[in-house]
Amino acid sequence: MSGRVTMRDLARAVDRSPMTVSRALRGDETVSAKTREMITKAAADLGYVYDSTAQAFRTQKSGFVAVTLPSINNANFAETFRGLSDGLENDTIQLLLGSTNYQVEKEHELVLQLLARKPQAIVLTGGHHAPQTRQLLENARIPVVEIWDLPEDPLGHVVGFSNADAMARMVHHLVENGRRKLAFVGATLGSDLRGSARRDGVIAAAQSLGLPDVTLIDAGPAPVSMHHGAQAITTLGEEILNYDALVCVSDPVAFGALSACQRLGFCVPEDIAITGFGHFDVAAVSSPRITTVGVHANAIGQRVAQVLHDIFEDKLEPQHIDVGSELVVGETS
Amino acid sequence: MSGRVTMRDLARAVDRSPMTVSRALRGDETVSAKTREMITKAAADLGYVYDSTAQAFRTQKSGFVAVTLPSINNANFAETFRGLSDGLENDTIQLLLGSTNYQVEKEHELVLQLLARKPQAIVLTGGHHAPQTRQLLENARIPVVEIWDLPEDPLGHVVGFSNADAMARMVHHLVENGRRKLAFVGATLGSDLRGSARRDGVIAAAQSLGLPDVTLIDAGPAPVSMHHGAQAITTLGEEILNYDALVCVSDPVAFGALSACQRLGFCVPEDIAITGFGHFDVAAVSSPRITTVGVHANAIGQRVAQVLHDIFEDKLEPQHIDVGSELVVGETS
DNA sequence: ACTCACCCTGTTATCGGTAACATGTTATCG
DNA sequence: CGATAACATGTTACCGATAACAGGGTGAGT
Repeated sequence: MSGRVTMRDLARAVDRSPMTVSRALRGDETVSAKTREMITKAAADLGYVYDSTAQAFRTQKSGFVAVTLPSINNANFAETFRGLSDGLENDTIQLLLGSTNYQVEKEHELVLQLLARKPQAIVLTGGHHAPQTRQLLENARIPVVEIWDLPEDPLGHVVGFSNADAMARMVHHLVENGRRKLAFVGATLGSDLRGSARRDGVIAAAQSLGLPDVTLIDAGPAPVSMHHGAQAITTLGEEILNYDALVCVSDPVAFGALSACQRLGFCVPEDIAITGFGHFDVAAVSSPRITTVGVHANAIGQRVAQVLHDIFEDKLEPQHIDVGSELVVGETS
Repeated sequence: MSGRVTMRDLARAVDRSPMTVSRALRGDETVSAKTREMITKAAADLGYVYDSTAQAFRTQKSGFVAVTLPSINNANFAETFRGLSDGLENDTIQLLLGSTNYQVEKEHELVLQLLARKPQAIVLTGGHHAPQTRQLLENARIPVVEIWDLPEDPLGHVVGFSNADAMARMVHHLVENGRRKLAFVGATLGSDLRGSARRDGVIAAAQSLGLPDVTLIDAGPAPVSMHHGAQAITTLGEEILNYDALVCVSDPVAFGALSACQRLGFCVPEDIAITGFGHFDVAAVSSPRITTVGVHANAIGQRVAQVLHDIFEDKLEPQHIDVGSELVVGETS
């Protein structure tokens, strides 16, 4: 015997056909108890290892679910992944993870690569995709779930929340606390589409409340880190005091901004308010605590797991789930 | 057009055989440039998606590399994953990721699950494994790479650094700056093995320098977060001033501790020094900046990618790579 | 013109399971 | 007792890509 042990070998050993072996190993009830026992024993004796690759090929069911994240180095996305992962634990599903680094072109390549593994569903973070990517996903004919956004023209299922609404609430909160001159600190225009939704939300809210135009502070290309936030504020220096609130695209940026303000000797929130987004640990632990938006990252993952579970049982109508978000008032506003 | 597009369809479209299409798509030089171009175009036009499952089946190579991380919600591990991912980009390798949540039992299950996919290699974060897990890995007869540690009895290749050495350097640094009464802030005993290596490193270094016994402050079960660090210090309150340095198991814990000290009105580093581990963003951005250990997380990933690359070309001897680490002095010591 | 080499492409068989359909054998019942 | 159902197993034909081997065509060298 040179090669590996296959079902054919087991079949020979117990004098049955490969088909019967296949059935036995998958727990098919129609195989007699005696035969099944013999086969189980033979498998152990011969050191047989089931070939799930062959199964995946033949049945055209990979047992994979593909997931794209803008970045895995982000506590919120990681948390969503974890929720999803935990939620699918007993579905014999393996998650295939890829990150797009916030680039649409990269997303296309990634989706192509992931689809090659014939996933049974694909979960995309974000609701903006290149036209060719949309085409690709439609051709693939597998369930698509878009998360962390509420896209206007969804490809399938959606589990997310409105970034714009969350920001509107934030602006209202700031106005209620006497702030009027807002600056938005975020990524360079066009480099972060979810960030854009937040920015547009701030601008729209400010307009509807009759505030002065919102100034945009460019902290660099996405993903914007703590460093970027700190850098942007440090560079502006005293100019920052032209505003009475810095609305940041995320908590890390807000923390960077807060830290920079402290180094510059400005008092937060007395001289200027600072707000973040995402309810990251750093926002709750920093001193002062940062006012932010809580986003239920883990819940998104869990809801997606539920949706997928339902899909695999019996196909259901496209779901459109809004998990919401909530203002978390800290000490910086 | 009923089913999905296969190589046969492309072959028909460009009037060539499936074999030629196969060669072209894999970049075989023997295919004429003109033919290759036609095929590429046809693939795009028809929306062809390569079937890696079929490839994996036919070639008996899964194209997978399995990776276990204690947690993906950790900037350093995420960074290692990214380095690995980037480094393997043009090897047509897909990474299979799983997280152990710092639990040995969970690691066993995870490894079992991952091995079922017949990965061509497996990368394990950490050098401590259950005996049965070791057995499993040996039986699998695939290359194993252990990372983020320098295990005494490695299963195969190693790409890591010495946690104990790094801590020894940290203790020396503290002593040089006049500190003697150290407390170590980390996870509950036994719940974090890499953390233990750090703790033991601190204790050993303190002993060899003739310092008083190091007090252990339990911040809770792994993974210990910023919250845990802050909580532990807040609980102790004034007692903290019995020590002149808090050596924390990680930067997030250190940041939590720093923040708690600030709230308690203690001055860092005047009243007490605080050090972290991992060179996370928060350590560099916080005010004051936290003294920490830089760990080359991304480099670990890249080196692993190189090792794997070499393994796939021509099997090589077990590699034992120490990527080192370095003291990063901030403003908290 | 003939041979040889090189370039490009085609043919065949197969990787290891399994869906769908077919068949033989043993209970069950009027 | 013959008919029919229930059960246990077998046959056939693939899933889609590719290794191995097999050409046909063109140009260079003699």
